Amino acid sequence: MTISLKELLEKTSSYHYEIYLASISIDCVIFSFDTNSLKVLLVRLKGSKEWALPGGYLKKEEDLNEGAERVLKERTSVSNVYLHQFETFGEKNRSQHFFEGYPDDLWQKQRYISISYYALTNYAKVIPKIDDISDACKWISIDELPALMMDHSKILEKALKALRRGLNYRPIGLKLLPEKFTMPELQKLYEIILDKKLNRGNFYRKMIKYGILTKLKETRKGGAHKAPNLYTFDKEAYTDALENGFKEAW
Amino acid sequence: MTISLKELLEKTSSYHYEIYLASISIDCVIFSFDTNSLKVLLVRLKGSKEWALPGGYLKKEEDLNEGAERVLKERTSVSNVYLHQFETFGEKNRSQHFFEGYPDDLWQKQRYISISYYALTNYAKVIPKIDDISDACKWISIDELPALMMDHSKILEKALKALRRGLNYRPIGLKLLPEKFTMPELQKLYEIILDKKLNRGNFYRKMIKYGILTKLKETRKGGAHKAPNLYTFDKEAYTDALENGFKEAW
DNA sequence: ACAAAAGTGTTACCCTTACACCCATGT
DNA sequence: ACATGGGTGTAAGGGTAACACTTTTGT
Repeated sequence: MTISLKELLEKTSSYHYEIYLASISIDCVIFSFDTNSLKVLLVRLKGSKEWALPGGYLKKEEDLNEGAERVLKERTSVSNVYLHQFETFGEKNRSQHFFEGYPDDLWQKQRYISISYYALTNYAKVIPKIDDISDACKWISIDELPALMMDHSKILEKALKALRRGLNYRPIGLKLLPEKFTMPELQKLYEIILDKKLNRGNFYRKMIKYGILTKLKETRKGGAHKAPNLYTFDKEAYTDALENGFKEAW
Repeated sequence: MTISLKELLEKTSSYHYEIYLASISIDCVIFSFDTNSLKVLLVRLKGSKEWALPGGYLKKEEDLNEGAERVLKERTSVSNVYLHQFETFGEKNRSQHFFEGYPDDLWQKQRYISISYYALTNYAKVIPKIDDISDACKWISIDELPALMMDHSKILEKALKALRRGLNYRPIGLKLLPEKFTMPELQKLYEIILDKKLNRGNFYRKMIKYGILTKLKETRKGGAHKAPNLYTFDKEAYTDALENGFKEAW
């Protein structure tokens, strides 16, 4: 017989008081890209129907960014992941419904603000990990999102907007695509993030002109049609280009 | 004889424990624009040589945005101000030097994260207010910045970058300029925020084409030369234009 | 044969940049 | 007269959008 969420929370409450800062939680919107769809890593807490963003608390002896990296690593087993803090959410009642019926001195029942990050990960390298308080943890496509607990839907929506706006300033292609990728894959990624179709020929020319791609002498075998060329990012040129953004309005 | 900062903090510590959330502070970078220079409202704590960003703590019974509005109002006496949360700072040692020599159970000596906002205010409408813990509170031009305490210089720098990046997405001109302003004033504001000279004729044409300005039948009297035309923003057109940004890269 | 991939051409249009010119007007 | 403001002209260059054509290649 497995231990319930409520029992588990009550058992660990005093430990939490000891090592974590009160009132501060960290939530991560972990993105990846796989076969033409943008995915988000979601968890489901034991006994709950709703899904949630993977999150955690900030330790008393840890920088904020370290905390975000740790939360991420606990869920994905990968480190050195691109993380960007995009917003902090702090409505006073943002979690009040979820912990109804729990004892008032429970650590998790306090009021929390959520410092939210998005992470850009490589789909193939991440192994979603279930922890003690959840019974599911998996990639879900952003057009098949389930109901999320608390204000997590709002947080996810803001993350998507921040991702879109960051397309010209952050290494989004570099971090979401595998080491080697094809031009149609890159275009698809842009189309999904921007939520619109792009003209193929113009996209091709623009990308080439940015000078951030290195064309490989290999092709992607195994498809049903002509094997597409593979590219990698020229990391130096990419980061240089991002310094000022790919396009500035002024 | 006036009460020292240390005495004041010690006296109010227990009160703070009661009504504020621990670990969370709110700092505001309050901008305004006056006669060709961008200014920031800074305060100096009693007995300190360094200046600081106006800040405060989040009340247990208050939304995060309400807290930011309250902090702002305490310093400027104005409400309905444009506030934008741009980043949360949380290095574990960010305040450790400042409170050396203070008792360990002092409220203010705890570890804090700083949820930071920038505010866009009208210079003429703001009356800087000194409170009990400070002995100065005034507008300082961004090219005459003094040394700031803790990581406040870094916060201010990030605020400036966020301001610059937001120029095409946020009502920056609308909020920083007086109700009526001239074309040269508007251009100067853009030049200061972007930190570069802009061509006058092209700037004029571009602004007119945006369709966000209403030309008034008045001029700014009293100058040494030809009286310039006055304009106001067409608020509806302005907010409509901001919906998608003045210029999108994709 | 078919379908996807790759690369290029074309055209019209718009925007940006940089200068330059004219006029108006307050001191 | 002079300095500032207001408004427009213009030519070069570059980016965008939409479409179309060609060639290559794997099944």
